Amino acid sequence: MLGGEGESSTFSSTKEAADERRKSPAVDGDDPAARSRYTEHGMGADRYYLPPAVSKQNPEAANPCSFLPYTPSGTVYTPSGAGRYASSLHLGSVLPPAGFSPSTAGRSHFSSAYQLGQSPGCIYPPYTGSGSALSNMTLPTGGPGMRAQVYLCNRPLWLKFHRHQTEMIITKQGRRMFPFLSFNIAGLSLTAHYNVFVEVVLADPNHWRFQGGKWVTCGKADNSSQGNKVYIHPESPNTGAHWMRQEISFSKLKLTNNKGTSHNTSQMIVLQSLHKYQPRLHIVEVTEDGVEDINSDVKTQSFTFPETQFIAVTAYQNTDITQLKIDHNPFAKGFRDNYDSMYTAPENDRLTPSPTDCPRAHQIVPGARYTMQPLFQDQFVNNPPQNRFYNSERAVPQTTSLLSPQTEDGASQRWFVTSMQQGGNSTSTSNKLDLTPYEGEYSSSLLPYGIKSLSMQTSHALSYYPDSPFTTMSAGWGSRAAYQRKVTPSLPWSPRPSPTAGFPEDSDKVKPQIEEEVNGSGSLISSWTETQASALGLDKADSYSTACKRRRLSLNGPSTEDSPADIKCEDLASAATNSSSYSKEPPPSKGMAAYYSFYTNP
DNA sequence: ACGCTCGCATCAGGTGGGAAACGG
DNA sequence: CCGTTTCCCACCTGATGCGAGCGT
Repeated sequence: MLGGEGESSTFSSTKEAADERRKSPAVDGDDPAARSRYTEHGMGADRYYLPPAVSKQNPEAANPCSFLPYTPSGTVYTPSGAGRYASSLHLGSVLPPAGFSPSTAGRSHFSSAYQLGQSPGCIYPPYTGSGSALSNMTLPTGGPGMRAQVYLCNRPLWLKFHRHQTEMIITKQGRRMFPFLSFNIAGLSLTAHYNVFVEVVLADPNHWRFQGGKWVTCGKADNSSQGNKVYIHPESPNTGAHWMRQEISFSKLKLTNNKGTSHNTSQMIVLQSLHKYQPRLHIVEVTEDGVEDINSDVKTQSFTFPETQFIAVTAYQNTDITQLKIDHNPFAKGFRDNYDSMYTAPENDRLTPSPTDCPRAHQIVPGARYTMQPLFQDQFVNNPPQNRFYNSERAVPQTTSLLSPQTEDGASQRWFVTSMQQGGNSTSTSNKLDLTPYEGEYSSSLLPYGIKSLSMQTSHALSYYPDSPFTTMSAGWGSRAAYQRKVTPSLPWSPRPSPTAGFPEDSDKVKPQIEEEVNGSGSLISSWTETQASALGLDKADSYSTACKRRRLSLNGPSTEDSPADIKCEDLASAATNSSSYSKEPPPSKGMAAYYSFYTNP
């Protein structure tokens, strides 16, 4: 519980936090589950308290133009003529059973609010597959409203899948996403109420097919898909304080291809097989009743994480994806070849901590007894089986790899992409995410999921896990002391893995940046950008890629040793500076930022 | 006696594999 | 015929109920 205690002691002293907790409806009594969650294990809400003074975003700082070497690969296709927000028509059917205002007015407000932020035409330009997202961005000017910032908590895992083109199984009865969407949110008004929901939209206009070991387009997408495309977080509506003090998990979200499904519509999103989709997070400010707050300057904020793109399938096509799922999804442990060796190891050698080590896991879902720990654990912990030999004709050549290793290297990468603010002047071009920066890597490095030969150590998950920001969430999993110490107490995000805090090797330059932000006079964002720009030179990227390729060539670990490869790729740099990549000592948390995709609303 | 904690057993539900069924 | 979808299977996780043990 080292980490947890450290965090608690570090971040529980703010008086405002305590006051805010008392004010928060969620804690005040209308959310008993939440209350119990906050107090469980002595981890108070203040863990996530965001001091108002510090949480305010400097509009200029948030200007995406001021940073960003990172241009995401995400694009969202909006078929002309197709109502992007047809989903909003289903809002009524997807409203959570409780909590959300049952009033018709509320719903209509919600719907209208949702649509309000949409331009009548395409908010996203048609999929191009290239181009500069940044250069095409129309940036909303800074306004008085709060600009939310969203972190994708389990980004490393998403990246692993994304590298091979994530696939999500859809079934008639609905299949959960894995990895599932999990976010940290900052920058909300502590007392304002918000609805948080995920929408899944077509990512491009194509129908896809897995052929020759890779995904290729095959005709046009069927734009006429119907059915619910929105999943409202069950805890909606709730206060900004509520949303910001914990991870927002969408683990219960299910994907189905059953358009006629009438039950559980609130948990199901209807998709079409062999189409590529892009999940989007929406945060809508509402009144306490769940009605859109028309007085709010920022009504709807949307966040798109390109790495969460996936192709809906009814059966896995890419065996690398299958293996990743098996390796990381606890429910699929039965398919792991060396489950015994993995899970019967001595406690000290376990790749994953015991549930009791993860107090924060209990915060994730309401209900004192509900623990998502194992699931989350696997979302963030790399605990791949070793020595798996996976031989299949479906095994994908490296061409299916989408990301170069360095793009996963937390030490050399920063993600920061502005989100589309629907209430702002963000228009069709504002969210044009593209993969230009990634493109080169996508097409040239083709990195390999199969490279695992160097990562056969049993504890190799530790080399991955300790870097996970989620370790803060699962505080107490040990090995976080170093990171804890690096956290600046007054930093708004300190309770969570701070992107900057996660780069010890950059600590010297990062530190002033943090201070700058805390003082409200600088831009964390730009700092990241600068850091990123310098963090990974091309030659480094090349060598990195080469190293991975070399390993890929090793027949020692057929595509089978995927996860280790991931670890390797993500932590290679770490290993370089930390001779023992799987040391149980707190490794440099350089990869911290790698575990969060940090989006902000301009 | 009462309340709490812990461990065990049970069961619902989630997982990918594989074969069969379906459909263009 | 071939690609896709559906269904069933074995295996696993996680939630829950129950009883034993312990402290007050």
